[in-house]
Amino acid sequence: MKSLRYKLIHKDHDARLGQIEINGYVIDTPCFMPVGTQATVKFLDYRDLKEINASLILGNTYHLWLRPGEDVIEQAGGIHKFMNYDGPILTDSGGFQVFSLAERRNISEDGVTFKSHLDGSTLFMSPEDSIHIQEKIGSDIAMSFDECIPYPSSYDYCKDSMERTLRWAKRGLEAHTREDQALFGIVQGGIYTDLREYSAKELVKMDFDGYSIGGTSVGEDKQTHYKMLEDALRYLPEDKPRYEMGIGAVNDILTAIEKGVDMFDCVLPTRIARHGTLMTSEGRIEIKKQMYKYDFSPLDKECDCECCRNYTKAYLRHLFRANEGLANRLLSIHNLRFLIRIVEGAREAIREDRFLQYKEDILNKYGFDERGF
RNA sequence: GGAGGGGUAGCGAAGUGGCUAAACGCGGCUGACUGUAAAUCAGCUCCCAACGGGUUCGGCAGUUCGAAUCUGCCCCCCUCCA
Repeated sequence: MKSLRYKLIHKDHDARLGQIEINGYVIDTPCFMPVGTQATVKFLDYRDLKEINASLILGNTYHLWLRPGEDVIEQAGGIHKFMNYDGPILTDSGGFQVFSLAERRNISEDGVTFKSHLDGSTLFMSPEDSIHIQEKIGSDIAMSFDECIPYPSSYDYCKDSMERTLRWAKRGLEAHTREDQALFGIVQGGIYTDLREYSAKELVKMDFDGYSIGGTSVGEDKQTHYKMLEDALRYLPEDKPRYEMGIGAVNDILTAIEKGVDMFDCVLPTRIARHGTLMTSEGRIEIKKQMYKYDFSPLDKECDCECCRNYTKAYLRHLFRANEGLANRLLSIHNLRFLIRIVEGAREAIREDRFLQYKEDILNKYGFDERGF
């Protein structure tokens, strides 16, 4: 529990420039974390991740538990060796699958029964199980097992669920033994201010290594989303990292940074890349469109990624339409690099006390719609 | 010259008297995507002034209340035998 050190370097209003040190890794924050659910950021390997200047990446407890199984990863010498990634790794607890696989699970006080999406078998995960699996996986930062609450949910449901998540957090904390692995608690409470407050305060009392804000961006409007974020952030300590889970739209990221969030992850950049949608400095591009058939310019003139340095839109369009795997790789590289570059710029701006201007400039210039991509 | 098989929407391919403007796949066009059951998913794809109408299943002519489906002739393609 003392493996993680957070250093707050500078504040520009509420935006924070900081550094996380863990197991010899140094992570500049704010940071964007690519998602690699199954011990791989889909289509990228360690060289690609280095090239885009990724630092933390995610793995997923539920998925790795089902396949290949945590024992395999443990015997491989941990997830870093298993996937050959020499950078910090964070694991999500399986709490998101309580939400995303809702139709195939059952929640009880003790934990969650899942009907495996792979073979239909019945599997049970308690908060202690989640922690033990994450310890075997060997991530640098683990998450408490929680329930990501759907939207909309009633006050009573949010309250019961949030309180159960708090009990699970405590159980997980007590079960956690690895000193070289940090453990974060996750604030829940739905859209309700008093529930978010209670959740945050109770977690802080338990003294986690960092705090996550969960259950946002699950269908609520932006205004509600940002309110939920503030309602949690208000009670979190300055000397610990804050992580808003599952956020990847540009406006969401910049807004969260403005409010004092340090870490983000999201499948959005990689997923939409695989589906042919790219975030660029000139707005959203759907690479499959006919208008790019003879467009021999790079995807984004301002981008320094491997894709933009070496290939044209016409070629990328061709690869995409021909269903060639290289399209998935190159486009994923671009979208990830795009977001990481924005966050790098944010760090610089905070250091120079001009973050608000930076945010405004980015949002004006890129011309994304209200979705933020 | 003889014997078989076949011609269905951009392509491939079902259908062999009404429930068929015609399954399904591909291709094409739209749209969605935020702690990854997602290289996925949804909608559209004969024509039109379209909650209705107009033309279709190689061509023409028939049978029938009704034909892509049955009959005749013609055109084209494939296989085998001479």
